Amino acid sequence: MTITAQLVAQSASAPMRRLGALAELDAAAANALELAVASSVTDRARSELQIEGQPIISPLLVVEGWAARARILPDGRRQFISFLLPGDLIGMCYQEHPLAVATVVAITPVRTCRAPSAEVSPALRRAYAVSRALDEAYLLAEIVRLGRMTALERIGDVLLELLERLTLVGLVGNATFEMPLTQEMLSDVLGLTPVHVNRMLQQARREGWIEWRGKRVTIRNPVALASMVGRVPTRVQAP
Amino acid sequence: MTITAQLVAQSASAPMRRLGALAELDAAAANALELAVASSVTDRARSELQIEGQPIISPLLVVEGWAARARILPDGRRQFISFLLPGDLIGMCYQEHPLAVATVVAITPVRTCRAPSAEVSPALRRAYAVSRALDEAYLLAEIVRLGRMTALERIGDVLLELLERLTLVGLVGNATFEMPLTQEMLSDVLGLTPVHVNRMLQQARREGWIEWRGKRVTIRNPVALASMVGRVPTRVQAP
DNA sequence: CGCGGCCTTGAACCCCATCAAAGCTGGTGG
DNA sequence: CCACCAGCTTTGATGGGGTTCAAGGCCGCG
Repeated sequence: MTITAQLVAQSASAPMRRLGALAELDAAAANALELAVASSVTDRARSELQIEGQPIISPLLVVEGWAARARILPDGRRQFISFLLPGDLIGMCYQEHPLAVATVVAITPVRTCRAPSAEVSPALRRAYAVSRALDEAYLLAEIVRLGRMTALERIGDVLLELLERLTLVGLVGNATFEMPLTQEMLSDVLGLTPVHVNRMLQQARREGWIEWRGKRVTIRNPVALASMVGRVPTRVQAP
Repeated sequence: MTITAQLVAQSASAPMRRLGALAELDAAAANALELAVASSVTDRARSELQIEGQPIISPLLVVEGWAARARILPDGRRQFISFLLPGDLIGMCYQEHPLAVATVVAITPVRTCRAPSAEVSPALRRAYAVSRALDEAYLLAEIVRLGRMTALERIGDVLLELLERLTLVGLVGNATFEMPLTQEMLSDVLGLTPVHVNRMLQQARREGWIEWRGKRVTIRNPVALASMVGRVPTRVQAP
C-alpha cells in the first residue's frame, strides 16, 4: 500500500473503509457513499434509532459511534442482540414494508446516514451482500455463546469478535481498541448479570488475558485467547 | 377459499404452501417450484446436508422432514442454531462463493430440492425476501430465549415458535403437531442439559401447559402460554 | 427375548443470580 | 481548586436454577 493510499484509507469514512474491505468498490459506489455520509445526522446516547415493531423508513449506515440491537421482555429483562459498530448497516431488508424486529439504541452518540441503494452499483450490492452474511454469522456466534459457553468464555469470545470487527474498519491498533461499553451493557449481550460480568472480568485481568483501563481494552494474546475459547475467524466467502 | 382451492392447497408441496403464504406467487414462480420439487432427493436422518466452512453449492428447499443448523465447539459441546422445517430455505445467500456458517444435520429423513433462482419471477424474489427476514427474526428470538429466559420459558417459547411456523405450512391441527425431536435435541437448541429439559417438560405437563405423547405435541392454550412467556407473533412486514 | 435408544429419577455440586452496600471516578458548578 | 454528585465499578453473603454423574426403567424393534 502506498503512502497516499494509506492516507486516503485513514481519512475515508468508516462505511467506506468497511464496505471497501468487504468488496472492491467502484467509483459509483464510492461516490454514493461519500455523498450519503456527507449528510449524516447525530443521535444522542440512549436515543432509539429504530423501535421494534415500527416500520423501517430507510436502511442506515453507522458512520461513527456504537449502537446495539435490543429486545425487552414484558417484565423488563433486556437482551442485546448485537452491537452495531462504525461501518455497519442497520435495517437493510429486501421485503416490502419492513418492520423492525428489534429496537436499536445508541450506546454512544451515534452518527448515521441513509444507506445508498444497492441499485447504485453492482459493487455496492456485493458489499451489502457480504455485510449481511457477516451479520448473520455473528448472530450464530452469539447463539453459541449464550447457549454453550461459560461466562468467562463468553467474555473472551465477544471481545475477540469486537477486535475482529473493529479491525475491519481500522479502529484497532496493537490489539487495543476504544470500548465505550459499561459492564452492564456487556452483561446485556452476554446474558449475564452485571455483578457476574464484573467478577469474571477481574479474573480475566488477573490471569492476564485482557487489560481494560478507562475506555481502552487490550487483548494480550488474541491467538491464545481464541484457541482457549474455541474461536475461529469468521468467514462467509471462499477467497 | 373455495373447495377446489383448498384441495390444491392441501396437495401442494410444503415449499409452495409456505412461500405462497409469504407472498402471492405468480405462475412462473409456481411452475419453477413445482419443477424443483419434482426432482427432490432424500437424505437419511443424521446425515449432514451442509458442513460448516464448506462452500455452498446451491440453496435448498426443505420439502419434507426436519433438519437443524448446528455448531459444535472443539470440546464437543453442541448448539442447535435453529430448526429447518418443511418449506424452509437452506443456505440462501447473495454473496459470491458463499461458505456455510453452520452444519445442517437431518433430524428425520429429509427430502430437499434445489431452490429455484430468484430471477425466475419477482414474486418468488419477494417470497424469498420475506422468508429471509423471518429467518432472521427467529434467530433474534433464539438469542432472547438463551440470554434471558428460564428453562421453562424457553420450552414454552420454542414450542410456540414451532406451532407458529408449522401453522404457516399447514402442518398444525388443533394446536397439535408432529414433533420428531428427542429431548436431547430440544436441549441442544435451548442451551440446557437433556436431564433438565426432561424435568421441566414434566412440570409443563403436570401444570397442563402441553401434552406430549409419542411424537405428537399439543399446546393446551397457546394464547395463555404466549402471554405467560411474553411472546408476540412474529411479524416482519406491515400489512 | 434381547437390545439399543430414549426417557426418567436421585443426590450432590457449582455456576451464576440476587440483594445490598460501599468505593471509585470523571464531570460540573461554586 | 475543591466539593459534590451521578453513574459506574467493586465487594460480600446467601440462595437457587441448572449441571453432573450414575443408574434404572421403558418401549419399539429385529
